[in-house]
Amino acid sequence: MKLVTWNVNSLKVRLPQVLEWLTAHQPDVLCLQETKLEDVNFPVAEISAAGYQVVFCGQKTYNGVAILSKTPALDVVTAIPGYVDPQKRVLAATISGVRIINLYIPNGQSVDSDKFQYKLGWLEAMTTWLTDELARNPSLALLGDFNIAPDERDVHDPKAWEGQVLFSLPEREAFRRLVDLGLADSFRLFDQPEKIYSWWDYRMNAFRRNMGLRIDHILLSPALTETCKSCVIDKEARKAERPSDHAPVIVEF
DNA sequence: ATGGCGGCTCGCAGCCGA
Repeated sequence: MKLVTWNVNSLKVRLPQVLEWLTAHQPDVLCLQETKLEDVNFPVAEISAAGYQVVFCGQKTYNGVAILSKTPALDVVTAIPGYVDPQKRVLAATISGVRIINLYIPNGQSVDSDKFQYKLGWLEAMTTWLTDELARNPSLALLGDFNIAPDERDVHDPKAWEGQVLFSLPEREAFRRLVDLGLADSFRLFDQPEKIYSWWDYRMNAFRRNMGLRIDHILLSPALTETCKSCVIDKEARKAERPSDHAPVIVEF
């Protein structure tokens, strides 16, 4: 299976790029975040025409997630069970026997903000739910925009980012707790070049200067880790005209 | 780095993202 995560920062703006990317790369499953679309406005027809089925869960202006796939999405879940949250950040489905959990984890804004506490509480609730999902689904992929850089290699300037949101200790510990459930960061299963990131700020020529963070991840259960062949980040997509600030992450197993 | 970008909203400036 070729499985991809991509924060598109508005599917309305990025739809032509997504369709072009699908044609060029032909993934089995493409998980999107930050669609920023109410369900009634979701571009089902255009995606169907490209040969993909789609499930989605969105809202106006912020958040929103979707899963595009060549085969049907079964047992769809659109929220963390038992966790009250008006923000649409979760979409899970079983596709070709693989449990796919697509996340848009909260940004957190800054470590001293209420949004940071929301992020930590959200991560705790999601991790509890995941324990249950893992028990029932040996073949599981947890992927999306985590808004967490797991270690120094994932940050262009670790000294400057130390303690800042996206790279603070509580966030990295929350990420570690997911790994400790038996999940593998698929990107680190392989030798990778240095200074590979998945997000670059639109400002300050950050992309040209490669001032990025690796905050988009694909975590795999042991059964999928065993058969995982590759994990790469498609930096080319970030070079497009009017790009998303995130690049797609691609795993094959 | 904290501005500078870019997307959104019944906009014409401010919020949010990361």
